[in-house]
This record gives sequence, structure tokens and C-alpha cells, in this order.
Amino acid sequence: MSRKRSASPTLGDVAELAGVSLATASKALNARGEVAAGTRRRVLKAAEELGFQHNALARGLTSGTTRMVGLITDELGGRFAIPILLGVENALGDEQMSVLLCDARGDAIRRRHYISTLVARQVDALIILGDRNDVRPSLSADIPVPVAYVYAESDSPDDLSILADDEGGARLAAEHLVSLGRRRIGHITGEETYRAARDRAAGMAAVLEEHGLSPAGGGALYGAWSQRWGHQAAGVLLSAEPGLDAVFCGSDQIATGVVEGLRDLGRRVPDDVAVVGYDNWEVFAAECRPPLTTVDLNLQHLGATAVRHLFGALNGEQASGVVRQPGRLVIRESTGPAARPH
Amino acid sequence: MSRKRSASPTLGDVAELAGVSLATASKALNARGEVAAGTRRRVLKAAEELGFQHNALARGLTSGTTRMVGLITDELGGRFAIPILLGVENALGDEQMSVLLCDARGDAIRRRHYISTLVARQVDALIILGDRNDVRPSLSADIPVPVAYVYAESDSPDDLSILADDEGGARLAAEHLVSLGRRRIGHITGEETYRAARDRAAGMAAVLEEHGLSPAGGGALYGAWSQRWGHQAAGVLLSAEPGLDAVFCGSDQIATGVVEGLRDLGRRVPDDVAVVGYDNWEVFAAECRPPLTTVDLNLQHLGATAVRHLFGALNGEQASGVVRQPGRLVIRESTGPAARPH
DNA sequence: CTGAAAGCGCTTACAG
DNA sequence: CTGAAAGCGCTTACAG
Repeated sequence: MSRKRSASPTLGDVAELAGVSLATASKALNARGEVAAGTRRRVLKAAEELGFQHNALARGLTSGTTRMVGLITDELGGRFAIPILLGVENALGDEQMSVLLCDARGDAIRRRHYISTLVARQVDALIILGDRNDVRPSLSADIPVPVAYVYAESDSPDDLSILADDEGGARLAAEHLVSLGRRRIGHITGEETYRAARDRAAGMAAVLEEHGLSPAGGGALYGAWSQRWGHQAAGVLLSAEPGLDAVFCGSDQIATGVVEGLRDLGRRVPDDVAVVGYDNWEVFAAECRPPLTTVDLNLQHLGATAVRHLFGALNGEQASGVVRQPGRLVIRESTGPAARPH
Repeated sequence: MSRKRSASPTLGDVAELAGVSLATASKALNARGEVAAGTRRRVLKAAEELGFQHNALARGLTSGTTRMVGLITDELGGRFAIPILLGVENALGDEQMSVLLCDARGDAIRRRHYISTLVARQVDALIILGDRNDVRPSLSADIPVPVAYVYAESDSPDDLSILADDEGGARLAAEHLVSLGRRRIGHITGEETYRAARDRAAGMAAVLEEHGLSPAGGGALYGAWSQRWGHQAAGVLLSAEPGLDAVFCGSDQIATGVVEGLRDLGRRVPDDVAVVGYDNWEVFAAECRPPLTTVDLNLQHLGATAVRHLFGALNGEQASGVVRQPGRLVIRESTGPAARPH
């Protein structure tokens, strides 16, 4: 398999075979219009015959655009990077663009290094993906191409940040529970150091207040982003609030633990207690017994939105500020109509 | 943020500032040795001052190497692509190389298209990632650079395939259970259409036979790669084999369902029944109650191995055939010492 | 040790 | 409509 890179046919070869000049061959292949139909046909045929492919390097050098976008992630292994990356890749594919991927592994030095590597590679634009939704220092200073910050927010108002609406997502969940007639609603979530956790708690608290309700257990229970914590916290919440009739969870993993914990304590889901998750992570949400009603942040769409804005910027449109993209509620059985009317 | 790509300094600018020729500047920066120390210093200083970065396009055009590797995945969203990708990215980063990522989404046309795009972009090598470990038709015919097939096997012996040793991984699990004194060992796994499922079942069956044991329930129970199936199959297996004392599962997801199913039927894990998973997918394996003993296929290492072989090929080493990389057993509480001696 | 020149493979004014 | 020429930013023999 270690064939040497065989001399691939060049535009010169095509021109020769077609009996035209380099310039004409180039114009014909690029459909620049100013070529006779017959000539064009001959060139196309020659290219076809030789299996000609433009050398992207040479093309980039002359045209000034590489049709490559650099994507820097913080933590590819994390849960958020992949769906966003997928959305980016999809959107770029539609435009015949490619993504050059770098994983900074949460290291600032490495991030700077990758940025300059990508710039040296002449990417047309850059996407900087965060693994949590906190605000972070802008990195745009030395970047001569458009940049989009996705998921994590840049602290500079001159930058473009594309964010998921965590507070709004939480509101959807809470409104849903309230509309189902639930009144004693608790919130079990992950680490308080995450803005995601705080935003979701805030969204939920706001809805409860609007409806004149107070949070079951006195407020959000912060802990870890794990099933184990959910399982444990379910017990804690239940002793604090025996009349508990709903729990909104900060993640589907937590929700899975909560559902098990409630079951172990003899509560039926959703009959006694309705449960809502967050993330719509299929392997948890769909496989939970019962399957979870949850909030889908539409991360894939987040990536696509970033690409769209970047294209805008490349076309000279102004691109800065914060775009906050709404999530949606996915309703499954864990909030099925309550058995007990209120 | 939508600054135009400002005229980045070129090598010419550096040469001018340093008062030397283009050629000398190039040699100085590339440490080609044949430059006076003082000159070299001046050039370096000038480069530093201007914030000079080589234009990778121009460099690639003249040097014939881009230091980019194309990576084509089948299904980025799948469970296997990410760890492997991470391993590749890591290994490449050490060599100052970048990865150009394309997701073919399991579409053959799209795969072909991406291959030619990547070749046109002059990648130095290509990695083709499969999302299941089946054998697939070689794609190397039109690829003028070294190619490594990872996770899925190419059907051509001239190609290089880097695979996980699924049968060996299953043997580790089965040997572990037998060594613990378990004798009535069942196997619950995913879809039989997956070679992964068949290989693992075969590895387990071989070990049982070597020890003169026959499989609990009469043989592998094939189903789906889900907790739900695990939960259900646990019941099936238990009625077929009431004396069941161990289950080897085809995935951690399945194992999670099995553990729950056994608990629902009044069996204690590991006291009554030991359970082994597969994948070492942390969010399941570590969060299961009890945490799962499982097989880690070392996927990240698979990616690194592919990169190493590819570098070998770039240096003219012969690179073809199948490399099968062993997994390892991760022991957790789900196989803790049996309470009942046998 | 240094530099002028050719060349990598393309595109794009500019003449004809 | 067609083509000769310059140029993109670099590297690398080759002379000096």
C-alpha cells in the first residue's frame, strides 16, 4: 500500500491533451464563461480522461482561499463537542469545505499553538468550541480570519458567540411540569461551578416564581453530573419533601439515577413523580425506564449556525455579538399524565 | 471580528528586515545549517519581530508534504470513532501534523468523494475509520498516499488494517469469570449481524470449551446493543438457567441492563451472579451499581498505532497486513469475589 | 556562507 | 475566444 505519490496529472497535462494553453484549460475547468463551448468540452474530456483533480495547495496559493475551516475543541472526549462538530462538518460539506481539527485538551498554551498552526495553514475561518458554557477570554486578537466561539462565550463583545439557551431550555422543562399540574417540583443538577448548572437552575426558579410556587426541598440540589448523584439526591429530596411530585434534572445521566432512586424508594415514575432530564442523550434518555422527557439543546444545529455566520463574515457581513439558540422539549413517558389529579 | 486577512508578513519581509536574501532567510529559518550563526540570529530576530509564520500552502507546494493526514469516519456519532480519533489527533500532534476530518455517514458515494477531496488537498496519508469491525472492500485503488484502515478491516491483503482484538477481549472476560470459580456462565450480546458480536461470542465459547464448560442457556443470546435488551435477556437467561452464576455481556450498556434485570429478579451482583461488560465506556461502566468489570479495547491506542504505521510507510517501510491490538480487562466490583464458594 | 534563479501547480489580468 | 506572462510564497540545487 505504500505506493509513492505517483505523479498526479497537472493542469498542464490536461491542457496538453486537450491541445490548449494552461490559461484556457484553467478557465474551462472553472467555468469562467469566456471559453468556446467546443474547447470547454475538449478540456473537460481530457481532465476526465486523466482523472485530473486541482491541486488544492496551488489553488489556495493563487486564489487566496483554502476552503478549510479550523476547528479547535477543548475536550473532544466530552459530551458536547461531537454533536457540534457533526453539525459543523455537515454544514461545511454542503459548501465543499473541509474541517481541520485540533483538540486543545483544555490547555491554553496548546490552544494558542493550534491557532497559529491553523492560521499558518491559511484556514478561511476558525471555530473555537468550548466544553462548558462559561465565559472565556477572547482569543481573536491575533487571528486574521473570522472566528466563531461556540457553546462557550467569548468575553469580548466584538466577537461572535453562538450559544445554547440553557435558561430557556430549563424554562421549557419547568413550564411543562407546571402545565401537567405538578406543584412540588425539585431540581437535582450537577456541579455549581458550571454556568450550565446555574443557568438551568435560574430558568427553573423563574418559572416556579411566576407561578407562585416554591422549589421542593428549598432550592436546587447541586452535586455531580452522574447517575450516582442522581440516585443519592433522589433520597435526599424525598426526605426533605415527601409530597414531591416532580423533579427536573440537570442532565439525562442524573435523571437516570433519579428515576432509579425514586423506584428504590417505592415511588412510581411518572405516576407519583414526574421526571425531566436534560441533553436528550439517546443512550440514556431513550433507554431509561420509563424513557425520559428531556430538553434537547440542538447542538448539531449550533454548529450549523456557526458555519452560516462565518460565511456571512467571509462575505463581509458584520458578525459579532451573542446568538442564543433555543432548545426544545422532547416529551417521553417519564412525564406521562399524572395518575393522581391535583 | 470580521477583519480582512491582513497582509501577513512573508518570508520576503523577513529577509528584507534582516538584510539578507530570500534563500538565506529560508535556510536560516529551516535550520539547514549552511548559514552563519550571526546571520541566522538576525533572521530569527526579524521573523520574531514580524510574527512571521510560514505559509503552509507555499511550503507544501515546494516541499511536497503538507503534514496533514486525512481522516474519514463512517459515523462520527458512533461510539468508536471518537476515542480512535482522539488517539490519532494526539499522535499526530506530537509530530506537528494536523488532521483533516470528513464524516462519510456510512455513505459509499460520500466516502469516495471525500477521498478524492482529501487527495486533492495533498494529505500525506489517509486513515479510514470503520464504525463496526466487519471486513469491507478496499478503497486504496485510487489513493496515491499510504492508507490505514482502522477498526474495520480492508478485504485486500495489500492494505494495512489496524484492528481491535475482539475475540481476545472476550477470552479475557471469560477466563476471568472461570478463574473466579463461576461455572454457569451465560452470554448476552448485541446484533448477530455485527462481527463484533460474533467474535466476542466465539472467544467466550472457546474459553468455556477449553475448561469443559457449556454455555448457560445453551449459547449466546443475541439481541440489541441496549440496556433494554440486557434487562429483558437477563430474565430469559435466568429462566433457562436458574443456577446461573455469571453473565458476560457484549457491551457495557447491555451489562447495565442485565445488572438491573438481575436485581429486579432478586439476584445479587456479584454475590449470586457476576457480570462482565465490554467497552469500558465510563458513563456506564463506572456508574453502574455495582461498577462493571469490563473489557477495554484501548481504542485511543488504536489510533496512535495507525499513525505510527503510517509514518513508517511514509519513510518507505512496507506497511500492509493486519495488526490486531489486544484489549485489557478492567476489574471492578461487578465480579467481586463470589460469596458462595463452588 | 550567500544569493540569483528556477520551479512547485495553479489563476488572473492583459494583449491579441 | 485564446494564450503568454506575471505572480501566489516558498524551497532547493547551483554558482560564486
